[in-house]
Amino acid sequence: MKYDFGSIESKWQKKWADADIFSAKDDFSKPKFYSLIEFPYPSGAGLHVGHIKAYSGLEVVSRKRRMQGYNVLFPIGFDAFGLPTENTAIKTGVHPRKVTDDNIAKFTDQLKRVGFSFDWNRVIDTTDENYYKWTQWIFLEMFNHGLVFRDTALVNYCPSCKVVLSNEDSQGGKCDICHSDIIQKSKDVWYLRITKYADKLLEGLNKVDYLPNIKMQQENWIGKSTGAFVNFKIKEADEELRIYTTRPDTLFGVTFMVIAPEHPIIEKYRATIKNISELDAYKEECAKKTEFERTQLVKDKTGVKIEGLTAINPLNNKEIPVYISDYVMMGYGTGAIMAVPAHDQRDYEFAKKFGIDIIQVIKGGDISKEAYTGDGEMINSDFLNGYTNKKSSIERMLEYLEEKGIGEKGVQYKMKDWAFNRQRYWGEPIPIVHCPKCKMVPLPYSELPLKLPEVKNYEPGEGGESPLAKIDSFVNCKCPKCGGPAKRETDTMPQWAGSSWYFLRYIDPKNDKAFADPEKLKYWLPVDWYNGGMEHVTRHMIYSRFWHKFLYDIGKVPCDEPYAKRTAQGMILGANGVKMSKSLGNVVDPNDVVREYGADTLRTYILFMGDYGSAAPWSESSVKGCKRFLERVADLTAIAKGKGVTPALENSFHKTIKKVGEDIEALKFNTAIAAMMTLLNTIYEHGSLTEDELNTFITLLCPFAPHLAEEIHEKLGYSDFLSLAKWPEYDEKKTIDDLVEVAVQVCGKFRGTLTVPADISKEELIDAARKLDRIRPYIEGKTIVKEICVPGKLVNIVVK
RNA sequence: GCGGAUGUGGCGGAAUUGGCAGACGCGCCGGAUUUAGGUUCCGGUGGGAACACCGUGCAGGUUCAACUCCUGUCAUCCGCACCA
Repeated sequence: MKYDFGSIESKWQKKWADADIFSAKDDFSKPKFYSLIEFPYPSGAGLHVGHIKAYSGLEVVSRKRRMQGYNVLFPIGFDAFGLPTENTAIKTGVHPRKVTDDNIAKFTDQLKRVGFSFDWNRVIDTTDENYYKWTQWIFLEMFNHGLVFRDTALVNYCPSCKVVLSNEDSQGGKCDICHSDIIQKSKDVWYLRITKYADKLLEGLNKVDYLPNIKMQQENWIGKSTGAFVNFKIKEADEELRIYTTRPDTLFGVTFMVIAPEHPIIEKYRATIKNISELDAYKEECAKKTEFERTQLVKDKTGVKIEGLTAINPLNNKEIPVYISDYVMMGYGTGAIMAVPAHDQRDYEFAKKFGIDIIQVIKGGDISKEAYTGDGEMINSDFLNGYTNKKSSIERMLEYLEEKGIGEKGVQYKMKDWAFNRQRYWGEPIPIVHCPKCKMVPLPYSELPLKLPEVKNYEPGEGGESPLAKIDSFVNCKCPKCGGPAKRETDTMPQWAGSSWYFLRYIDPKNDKAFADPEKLKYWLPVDWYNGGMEHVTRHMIYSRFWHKFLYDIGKVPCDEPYAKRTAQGMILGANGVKMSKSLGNVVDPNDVVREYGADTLRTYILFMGDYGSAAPWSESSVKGCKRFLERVADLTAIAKGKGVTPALENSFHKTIKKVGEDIEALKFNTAIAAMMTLLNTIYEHGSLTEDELNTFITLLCPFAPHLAEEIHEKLGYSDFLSLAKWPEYDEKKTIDDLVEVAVQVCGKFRGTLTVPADISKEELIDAARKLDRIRPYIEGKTIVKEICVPGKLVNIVVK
């Protein structure tokens, strides 16, 4: 058969669409399978081969499950709010709505050309007001449940663009847009209290099936640590300095304390502090440091001693000096630490530089060279002296602290509350009103969606205000509570908002009474399998698990974890082995590949390139190899004759059915395809096969190269869709060879092979091995010490 | 610095519980078809003159047997970055 992929592919794409065969039915009697891929951001650059890889994995799994009789939900949508679209709008003057719609149309067309079996009836767009209505609704629920608060914080601000930037947009301390230096600016920030869910997010990991490295990254991101809060009295005032430590056992080794430059105690005791101007100068210096400098100067500790505030060690009433230094940050713990230079390297470096005492309290290491962080016998520690185990000395110390009321057990997380506003146009408006009398007032649910107003230009306002702040008709409103004049919040939500619950909307995308119908949620949730990139396993996944857990707590979803299973695909690199980028000119456009080789070849190649989870470079000649494979499959039509089973091929078929099925479930697509290639080679060696066997072959191939498979299926005289046909089954007995080749070793060295019946006894096998011409010279005249026999694998004769 | 991974032919990569290292594909070499190139088909392809021997980053170890397990070490990639 001539492999005219162009016409074959458009023909079957049309047939599938006309018959609407991939839409999920809300038929609760069938077993369901909800497979989810990360919906794309519809950028102007169009689809990337990376998208194809990200979707092809679960595409194959979904197609197989469908053929196995599952009710499959494999949806697609667009995460369309975001900065690039807004920047395009600023540059070109084209409305972001139009830019978004154009890009979505382009993506849709490209995705359809690849032949993905998405359910196109459930497409969602996060910028659609019928979608963001519910994003706002969830925000209000959180607000009304006390999970939203407002605080001032330092943000990255570009004085040239007059824009507040996210950390991602200000890497290296430079503005991503104009490359000028970023400064830190104090601003009102909306926060979501995600830290309240830190423990739940951590515990939830015990009951989900995520790849181990994904779990690990989430654990690290949450960053739970246990330790103690301890209060140190200040000599000169009626004040306590509260610190957090994971090593309360070393409290007797404290020789100084350090507080963050922004610590409020400095402002409170300006009058008491003798060297306040020196401290102010240091603070200013720190504020000027860009993030880049801060991270670069890790080794060199700076700081200033506070004259006029002295701390007292609550255990032995020793007076200890207090310093400010930017190696302590306000954002973690209490912004103040007790420094134990003998047993903490950072404190050690600081003490060396400032000539502060170092008191060893744990035996071990060489304190003259560096801090000792290991375990050992406690010394110089009063009631802890003689303890040899870190855990028990910590426990004893905690007991003591609580008994005396000077401290208590505590827990800290690296994870911070989620800064939830952006000074941008193209995002969900935050549905809050600022009333002079009633303060922050949530919009009533009946007023949702709070739509984005029309603006003339999308440039941010003076001082980094949102473009919405310029629209008086939007800003000025009545307070929903007291009816008095009020002003709307003009910031919008971050891009992460829409993607934090999209998997719920797919379940019931057109519902206007609720974000989704509870019965449907009950049937479809949780997502059975979620695949995406490693770059999203921390932020996006943590955020969405948080939202889901919140919705569970208020009774809106039936399960407390959204994703039962999570895997990740590796990147596709350029042909030169580095990340694809426009500037390097190594970007591969999937359109070009589809045009030149066909969608089936593209899909097959991307899954054949290597291990699905690892990065692999693009290779044009390997693409051709996959095309050749499909052409050779098409040519099978010429040698397929008759019905039934070819005895010489039966075993190979059963083995391949088994292997392909198992490999798909394990995301080992490369070896699944290799197995089909091997079978193809076997068929050509044999010279013929039956039409039934050809149909079985293309059924296995269907998830990978569905267009060609359907075409051959039709050529064989079938009128149904192969995509909906039954997945082939294998007979375990028929996967076993009658004859097996066994390796024969002498003293562990491979010396030859032996072909024997699979069910041969050990004795017979060893006997046959000894008699081999290739073996005899090695064992003649020697004493046989040991004979090892692994049935079906090898015989090893050990001689002396 | 911490955490996680990964090192296998010329290349991408295979290898169940430790059991014939290099499946499958690319590339390359030779041959056939072709006026020629391309395509297609057949054969070969870790190194090595070799049925010896050597080969899975490097150095050791355990074992009848190690890509696989253990100890040390080097390199690369990714994530977090002064987290007290």
